[in-house]
Amino acid sequence: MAVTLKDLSRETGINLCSVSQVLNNHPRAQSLRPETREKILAAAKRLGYNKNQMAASIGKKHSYVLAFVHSDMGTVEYMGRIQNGVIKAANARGYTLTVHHIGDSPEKLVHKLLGWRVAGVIFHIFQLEQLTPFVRLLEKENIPYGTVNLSNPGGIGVTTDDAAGVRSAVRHLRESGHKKVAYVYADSKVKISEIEFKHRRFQGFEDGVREYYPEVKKPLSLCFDYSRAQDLKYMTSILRSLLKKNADGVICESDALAVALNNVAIYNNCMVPNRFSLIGFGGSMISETSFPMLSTIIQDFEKMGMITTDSVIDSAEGKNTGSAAGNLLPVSLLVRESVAERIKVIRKGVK
Amino acid sequence: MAVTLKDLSRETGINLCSVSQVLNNHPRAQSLRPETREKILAAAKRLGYNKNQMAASIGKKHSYVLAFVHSDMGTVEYMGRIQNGVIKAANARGYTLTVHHIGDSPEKLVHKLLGWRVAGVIFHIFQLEQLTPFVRLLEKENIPYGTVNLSNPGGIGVTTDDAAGVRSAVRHLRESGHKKVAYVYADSKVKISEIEFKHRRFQGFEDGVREYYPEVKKPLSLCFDYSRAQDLKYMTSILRSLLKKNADGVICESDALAVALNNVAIYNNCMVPNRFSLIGFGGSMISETSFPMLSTIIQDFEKMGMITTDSVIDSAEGKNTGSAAGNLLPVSLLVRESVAERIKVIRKGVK
DNA sequence: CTGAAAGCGCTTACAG
DNA sequence: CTGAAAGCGCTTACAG
Repeated sequence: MAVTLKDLSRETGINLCSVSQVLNNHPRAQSLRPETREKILAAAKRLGYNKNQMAASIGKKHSYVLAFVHSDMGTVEYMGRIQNGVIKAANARGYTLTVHHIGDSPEKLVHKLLGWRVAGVIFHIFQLEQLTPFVRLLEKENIPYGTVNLSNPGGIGVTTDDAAGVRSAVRHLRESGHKKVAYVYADSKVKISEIEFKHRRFQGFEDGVREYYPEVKKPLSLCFDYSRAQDLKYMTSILRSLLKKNADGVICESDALAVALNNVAIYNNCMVPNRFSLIGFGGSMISETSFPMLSTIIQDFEKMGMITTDSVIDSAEGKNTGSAAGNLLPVSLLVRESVAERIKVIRKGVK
Repeated sequence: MAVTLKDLSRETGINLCSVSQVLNNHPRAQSLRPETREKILAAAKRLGYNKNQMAASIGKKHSYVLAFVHSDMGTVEYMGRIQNGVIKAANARGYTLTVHHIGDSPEKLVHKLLGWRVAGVIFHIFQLEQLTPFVRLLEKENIPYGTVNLSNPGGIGVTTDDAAGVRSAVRHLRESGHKKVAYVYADSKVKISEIEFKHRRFQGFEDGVREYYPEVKKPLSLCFDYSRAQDLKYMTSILRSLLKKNADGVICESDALAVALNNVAIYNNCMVPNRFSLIGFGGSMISETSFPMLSTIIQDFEKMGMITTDSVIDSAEGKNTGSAAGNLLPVSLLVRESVAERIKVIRKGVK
């Protein structure tokens, strides 16, 4: 059906391997006469030649296919942004991306990946232990892999510096005159230390309070059950306890929590940021559509995907710079209407 | 590196082609002695054999790879759900999915797809014209393709029955005692007829009003510039004009519009659904996180992806049932707090 | 500087 | 019922 190297060879009367070399821009093609090269290129164009990538991969013993392994998408939107980055980096370097759900059977999946002789794999998972079924076989076959949005000590794994993000939020609250800050996080039935980002963010809060509110002995944090976020009574009790403790600046572990809190505040006629300012985490769409617009800490998910992918490719191609091992991307605080300026603080010093 | 058929053949002392047939469950493998078969299977397991899919595709002249072509993800979350469906259907039938951005250069992309000898391609695009750079080459090579969330007259293309969804929303508003319904849509600088779903939804509204509000001469609809959704003054003027016209039931073209409208209503101290009920479209996450919870029309995006993919595979494998040509999946109205029960309507008749 | 050959890992028609 | 051979479309080491 499709036109092959053999067709081009027959059509031009030039040896098949010369044709291959010209089409691949192989250095040795330079030694051919220019008109020979042009003849080949012209024929390829005319007949609409498309190199068969599978055959090429087999001949080359290198597959130019990458695998992106993740769980179901469509609920947490940032997964899409991560995938954008992965696709872009893969394309930029001539790779094709295959996608796979980790769900059903990791054992079967790893076989499928090996079957495609993938050059590398990028994992978007939540806990490092999910890698277990993969590592042995991947390492045995010398296939590099990396995690995105999750650090991977000793290996490739890039995520954002969430702790620094929360610290900067605490700092902003202090500098805009907030008297008492609180941190709200969700209990998702796993210990906070088990999910990396939960851990990091919480840590960032405690460190931030220590640094910017040195007079505070015990940082105020509050945990609630996110599965009851639609339970008005329950949520109202959460709100009450924040107000009772006079928190006037609240940082939430995620935008979703912040929005839930904002909603119950609206219902109780306590518009943010009148009684308290509110800051979420993630820069998600819901932070834009909430009212008032939610301040949030922005993560560059696309870049995360790109850097991980680039590192995996580097490793696959033997250019092991190792630079991305333990990469932490910066985040930035986006202040919007949900944060009030409580007291003008004039900072001293020049500049 | 990886173990090959040749290795297995050497290890077991059995002819390479018999090994291949046993491993593929080829009918002819049945004629081999059971112990021979077991010997092969055991060796494959012991050595950790993984068939090289590329080599297999080349031998078979059929590639078991599908392509999913879409634009950037991460803003409209339902794209992720569509992709879930596509992956699932592909996996279920033994295919591997590659993903591609349509963005940069359709011409280059189609060459890449042909290079991989994809068995079929699934497009998630917004307008049928975006297919133009692809159809000729795809059809020439006899590669089937389909569109998801967009109908494709004469070909494979599945979407939801949005018109029926809006009609049912109008009906619900009537039956719950709303006196005057309005439809709100966004001007995105393209004519409404150019984006299929915009067209269908609008049509559904007009048909619904004709059917359930036969006394209404001219259905009330209102168009606003979504790029100004954060402009409070502008949005307030939209709200005012709805109120002035006494609309007590508002259906929006999308959840995003509905949320924007809801926000400006909150700001103006006009809590939905007191003055007017509100219904969005899409069943998106923001419909859950808005306050009050937004009623919406739910689309099954995952199923959309699955059906399209299944049809494309059918076509690729020659089982051309053609059943999915012009497929319209049902949608369902999800009534939540944003819709009030204005008057109890007792329906007559039995059952 | 160029051509004929062997090889990649599989599948499948073709003999015995 | 089984084995030796040719073929898929490429790449690359090896002779002239």
